[in-house]
Amino acid sequence: MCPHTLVHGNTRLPGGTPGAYFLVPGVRRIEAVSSIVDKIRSGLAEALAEALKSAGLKGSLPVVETPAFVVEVPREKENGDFAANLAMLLAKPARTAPRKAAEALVAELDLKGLPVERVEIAGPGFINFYLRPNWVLAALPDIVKMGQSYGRVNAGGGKKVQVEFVSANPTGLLHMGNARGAALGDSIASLLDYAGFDVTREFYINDAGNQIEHFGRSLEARYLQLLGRQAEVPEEGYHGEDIAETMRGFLEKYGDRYLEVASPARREVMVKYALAEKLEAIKKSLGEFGVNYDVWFSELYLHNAGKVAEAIKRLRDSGYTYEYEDALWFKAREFGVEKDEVVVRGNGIPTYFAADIAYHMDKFQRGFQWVINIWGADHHGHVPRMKGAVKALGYDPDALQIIIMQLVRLYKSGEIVRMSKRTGQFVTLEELMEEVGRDAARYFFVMRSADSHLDFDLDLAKAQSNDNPVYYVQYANARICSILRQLAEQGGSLPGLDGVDLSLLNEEAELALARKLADLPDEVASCAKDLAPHRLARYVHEVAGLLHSFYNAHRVITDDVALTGARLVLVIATRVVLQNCLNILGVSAPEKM
RNA sequence: GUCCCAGUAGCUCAGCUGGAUAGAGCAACGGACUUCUAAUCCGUAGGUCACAGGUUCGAAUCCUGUCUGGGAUACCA
Repeated sequence: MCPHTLVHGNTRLPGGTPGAYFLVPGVRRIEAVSSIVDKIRSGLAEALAEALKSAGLKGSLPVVETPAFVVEVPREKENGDFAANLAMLLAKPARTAPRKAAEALVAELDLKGLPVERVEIAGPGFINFYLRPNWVLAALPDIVKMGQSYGRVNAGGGKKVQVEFVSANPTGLLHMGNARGAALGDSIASLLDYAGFDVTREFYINDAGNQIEHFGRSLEARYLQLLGRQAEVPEEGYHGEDIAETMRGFLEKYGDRYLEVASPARREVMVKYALAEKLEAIKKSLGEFGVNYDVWFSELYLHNAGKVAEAIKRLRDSGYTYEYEDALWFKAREFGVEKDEVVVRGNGIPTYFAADIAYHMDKFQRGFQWVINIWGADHHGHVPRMKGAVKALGYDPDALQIIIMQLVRLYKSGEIVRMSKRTGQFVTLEELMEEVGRDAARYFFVMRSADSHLDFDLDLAKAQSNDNPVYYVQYANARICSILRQLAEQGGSLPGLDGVDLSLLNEEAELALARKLADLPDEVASCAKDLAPHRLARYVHEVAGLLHSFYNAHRVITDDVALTGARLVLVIATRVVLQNCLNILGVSAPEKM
């Protein structure tokens, strides 16, 4: 915490104003944001739609249905604060040149109540709106008052959404791919939380099946080896040193008492012991990475509780299975998948796929309206059949959204490091945090979109740690805290919000910063809609940049009390935005650097 | 073979599902600390958006091919 915090009035979220909407898969249209930016945008859109109607009545334009136009913020400032493409979309239905349509619209525009200074028609037919320069300052008091809740929007309407991520095999340590999934999943969950969803973070524990069988045999072999017996870790087993380490611990605790116990029984004990230890380590690592789950869901439970049998029965009863060569097949081809898929093997044991179907059935049974999975690219072939299975069970396949995250390729000393659990060669999450730090690692992973391949150069990440963009953002926050420390040292105090004259902020750097701060709610809603935390990382980087520019050009604490007060409100609002964004991205916001 | 992802500045990547003159960060070059933190700022330079067609007022973005890189194509998980 910085020495001062402005607390003022209620921190109430504004009510729903009609504005931006977005669709959530499998869910109805949901009302979204209500920010100053959004109010103006929707005000302009409404005025334009009205103008089109008036023009139709007066005959200056043919009567046509209002096309789905947008009011957007132009990339170039010269093109105004907002711009509409309505006239260009009218070209075809109204059989009019876009610029002529624009003229007819502008003639009918009624902009009362909006801070519009002038309207221009430009380019191929854009209608550009130029606002009074300081219109955006009205956002600042709200930001300061709302504090931690600024940026929260009610786009989700409390819908229950589950984000399942990492779900690594609990047979080893977490590697770089898991780390990326952890950073991504956690940020997406936070983003959805800010966007007004009821979010559950979940980790699926693969504590059953073939892998566990291999795991058990590997543990057993290590145990025997440690006791000087002849034994070999099976080829498809786990060869990592960590497995041997685990069994050394086991040996210390239980000695050689399992030497004479029959194989399947002692393997069960060993698996139970090792899984508990591994899972604890995974929890600990993720916790240190800033990732905390609401639910740790066991695959074994699905088998024991009869969920797998239930899912298979439901598929069978609805005619989506058939038997062939002793195995039970799911008719995946009916759902556009290339080939059918085995759910129960010839030996009677259900496949991993069967358990996964049961797992997703259970998710929907628990009432989630939106189910998000984050999978590595190596699982992408699994997507269509999983969606098919969901549909076969009678659920909406669009309510299941699977984010395919491209794999991480690790470079060390200019060479690719191959990652494999079985050979035990990989860089762990722990090592990563040790080498580059938690904040840098999380920011690095979340900076890039999920579907872009990620080359992670360890040496570079270490060597460049001071140039890492995360420090750039954190530094902006630290600078603001420093200003507030200075203020306190000089015996200054923060002004009450009511007494501040924000209109004193008319420098370009001040207005540009304020403008950017006003975007956060829109930004959150948009990033949440697209499940794209990397855009928020970009946004916060821009906020930091604008703060740095402002900081270098102007002083906050000056002899001019009124100006100082106004600028304090500006930087405190900036700090709110920086901290809220960093919070969503799982990065800390230190006061001093 | 089929399917998925990617191809944008020297490098790493954005580009918000079709908008106006394609943007950042590193790296390069030239400037700015007697003042709230220089982990910063200001400026310069850098492009055939892989390639060829198509769709339309308008394409890096959409559709069809081709090329390159990665991944997936198990009664593994």
